[in-house]
Amino acid sequence: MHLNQQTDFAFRILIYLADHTVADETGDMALARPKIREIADFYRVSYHHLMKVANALTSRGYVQSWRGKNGGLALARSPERITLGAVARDIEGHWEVVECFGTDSDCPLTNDCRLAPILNEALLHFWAILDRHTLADIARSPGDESPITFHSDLPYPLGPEPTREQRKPSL
Amino acid sequence: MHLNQQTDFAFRILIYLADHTVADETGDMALARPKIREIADFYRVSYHHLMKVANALTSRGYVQSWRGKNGGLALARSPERITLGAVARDIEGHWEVVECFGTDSDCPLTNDCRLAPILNEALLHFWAILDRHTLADIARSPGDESPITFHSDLPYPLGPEPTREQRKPSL
DNA sequence: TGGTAATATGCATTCAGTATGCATAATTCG
DNA sequence: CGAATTATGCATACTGAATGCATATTACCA
Repeated sequence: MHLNQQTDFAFRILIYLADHTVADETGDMALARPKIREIADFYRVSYHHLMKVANALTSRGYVQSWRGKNGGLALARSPERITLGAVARDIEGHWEVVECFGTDSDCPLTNDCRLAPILNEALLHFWAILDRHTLADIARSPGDESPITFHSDLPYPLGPEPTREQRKPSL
Repeated sequence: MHLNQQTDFAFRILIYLADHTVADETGDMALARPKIREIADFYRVSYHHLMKVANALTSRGYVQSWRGKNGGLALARSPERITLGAVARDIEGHWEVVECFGTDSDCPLTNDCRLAPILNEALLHFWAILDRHTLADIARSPGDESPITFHSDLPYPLGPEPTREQRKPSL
């Protein structure tokens, strides 16, 4: 009963992009394409792992990417049009609570199971909440005055990958 | 985003007990203590694995057990007093969606994360549904006339443990 | 009191999914 | 052409779940 780390990464990438695509610290829009390296450093998570999630977000149409020099990522849609539930379902593989809804179950209760509908109902309520919110709800609002942490403000040097101990994924 | 097989087993054990503690096919109440062996055969799942779940249910106070000859299992409370949500949380180890609610997260967003409250809300709605139902809702009601499958009605001989291929857990 | 039936418990193994790392390709810019 | 950056595939490690086995414990009964 939990979302996996990839989904957590996906949300955090989207939040980062929403918060950093307006302008960077120089005011230069062309440079305001956060790089995977930069995002990974900010969250102190594995660069390679985060890249895979970024790829998934790209192929699913949530994120736009540019390769090569001055490459990077940006949101492919406005935050209002990115639903949290859709992202979670796209990144998570299976999202059903019970699999006995499928066709190949031989559980003797299948024909008269009163549990499955209840679990299903609970699940629908769960997803209904996530489907009711978009990235705009969790990203910084335009008028938000709280400080944004830019790349150059990071309180640690940009060195090699953090070790497993240094990293602490939060999901 | 799913419940594990142990939780599935737990629900099915409880359903079986609720359906079979009234009387067995001989009308003898003393024999109406389903055995783990019997339940495992009925659902065609691993005997040993199901025993562990039965033990968990026993130690959590949902089920009463007797060892030795004529031993077996029975509900320790009336079905109305067994809440589905409580069972699931007791059998599942961790049941939070996000773990960054904990104290040892160093996610830079922790202090101003707008995602966590939403996930939390979704989760609360999920559990609210399960907490609203009891075993009485999913077990056979007393007036239910539909046939009950007794041990002796099983359409297959009681042989050795089914192989992995024969078994198809439904959750 | 010994045998049998049943649950209880601990340990070892297998398995699957997730996470991680590495190598290399592909692309873009200058 | 070279550097920077994303894209992709493969191999490995890690973790938790699932499974199986051995043995202990308990209770009934002859």
